[in-house]
Amino acid sequence: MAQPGCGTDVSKATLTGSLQPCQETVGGNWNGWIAPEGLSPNHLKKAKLMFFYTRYPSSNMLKMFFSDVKFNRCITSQLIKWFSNFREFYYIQMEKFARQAINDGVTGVEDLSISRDSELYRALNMHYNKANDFEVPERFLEVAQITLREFFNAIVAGKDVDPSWKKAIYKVICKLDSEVPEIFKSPNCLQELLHE
DNA sequence: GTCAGTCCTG
DNA sequence: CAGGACTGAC
Repeated sequence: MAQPGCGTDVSKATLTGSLQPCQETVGGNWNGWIAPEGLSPNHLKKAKLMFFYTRYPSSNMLKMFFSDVKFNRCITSQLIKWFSNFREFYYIQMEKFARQAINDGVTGVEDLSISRDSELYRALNMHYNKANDFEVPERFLEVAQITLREFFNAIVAGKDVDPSWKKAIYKVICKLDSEVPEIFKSPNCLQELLHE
């Protein structure tokens, strides 16, 4: 049909060699062993819990709260990446539930609230706090509800026709970050947080 | 050129 | 969640 095959050969030569294998020069390389020293599963767990407070942590903030890790470009980008992935999941859930509500006949945001027994809450909690051994801060519920309503209104208003309609929502949500409790700065915060 | 961020894949 | 491609600001 319409495949002239003559106007789409622009790409394929963008290997600018700007890729960095992230092989930080390991100074202390005794007897040939290179200590990986990456982020541990606990760091991931901690990051997820932090997400309940901050959706958009700055790299500086991350360095403060993960003082026990030696930051290099890889670690930094990996942590940034984690939060980016966290946000993706978060927003995908929000959109999903907002659309579901609309399909279910909900007409106003007044009928969209998020409590600890909401399906949406359970989905989020399952993702960031799977073991359910952390008490999710109330503020997170509020932010989640605001986000859900933001999506709901945007969709109802037909904003989603614009390819970048979510940007406006992100702009709103990024301002709702809370202060992360000082305890999170402790390398052993998990034990302390989950002990209570 | 780098780097933080996103998109979208797997 | 990690990879890879890509964008945008520095």
